[in-house]
Amino acid sequence: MTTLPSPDLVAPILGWYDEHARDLPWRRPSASAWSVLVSEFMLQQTPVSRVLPVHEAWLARWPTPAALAAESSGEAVRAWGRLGYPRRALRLHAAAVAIETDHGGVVPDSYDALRALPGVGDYTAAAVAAFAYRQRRVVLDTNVRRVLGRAVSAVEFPARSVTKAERTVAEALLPDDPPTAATWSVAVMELGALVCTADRPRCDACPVVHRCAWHAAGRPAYDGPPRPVQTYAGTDRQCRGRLLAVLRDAPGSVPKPRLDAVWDDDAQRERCLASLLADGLVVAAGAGRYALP
DNA sequence: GAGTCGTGGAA
DNA sequence: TTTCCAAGACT
Repeated sequence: MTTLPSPDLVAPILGWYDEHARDLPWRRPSASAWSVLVSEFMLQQTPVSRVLPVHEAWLARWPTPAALAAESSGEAVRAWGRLGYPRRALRLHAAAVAIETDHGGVVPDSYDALRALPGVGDYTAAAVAAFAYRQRRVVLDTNVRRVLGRAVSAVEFPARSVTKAERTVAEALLPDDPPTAATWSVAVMELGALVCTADRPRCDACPVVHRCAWHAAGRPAYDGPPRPVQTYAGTDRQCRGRLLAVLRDAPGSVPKPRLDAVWDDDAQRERCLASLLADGLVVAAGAGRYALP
């Protein structure tokens, strides 16, 4: 059963956004669709503050998809720096190639064409259609899901994956006018990022606190299935990160002993190197040397 | 559908 | 210091 959302949420949040929105490069009227697409890739699981400098350097070096497509994927991985999840760099490069090959170098404006690009899932396709092309799309990221979950359904945190009920609520709230819908989508996200945060939400600064079901219910604590805790120290992810950092920071190829030096567990290190090779993040350069692709 | 995939700042 | 997690995508 879906709780009917209150349309009275829309106007106050639009008003709040008009006053409190951050001035981010990819939000400026002069920002290209490519700038928006790059930002969405980088922002997947990565905070805005860390994305800003890398996004600026990326757009300065590769102002168009064609510019990036002309480079090796290894240069994309190198420029990605320490943003994390470097497969995103590989996918962004592949997306640039696809845009150049299949779309005449123009970032496509249709959800379906965007969704078909490497590394572009439902969220990113909807976000680019809305934010770069001002279309009316349901944009469901973790911020929007948290805001709507609280305001409409009185739950502190959303479920692990998007439910049909969430889509129904989001669609019902989405304004009919496409440009207004696009602004609404970014406004809800911004509210989630700045006010309706995961921990210590600033309800006193919320424009819809008096219409929030969660607040009205006394801000009940999360009561769902336990959310998996992500460990890092000693994991393959940390090992892969160490190995890739060596290659990122080297101008060319690197002899294997340089990789061996950064991780003690032989079996784990070999497994991680193999997985990096399988992912295409690392290539064998011959004579026992390795390099970025 | 649950697991996996990086990183570093904040509490 | 340790813990938590930030505009997801893919398998």
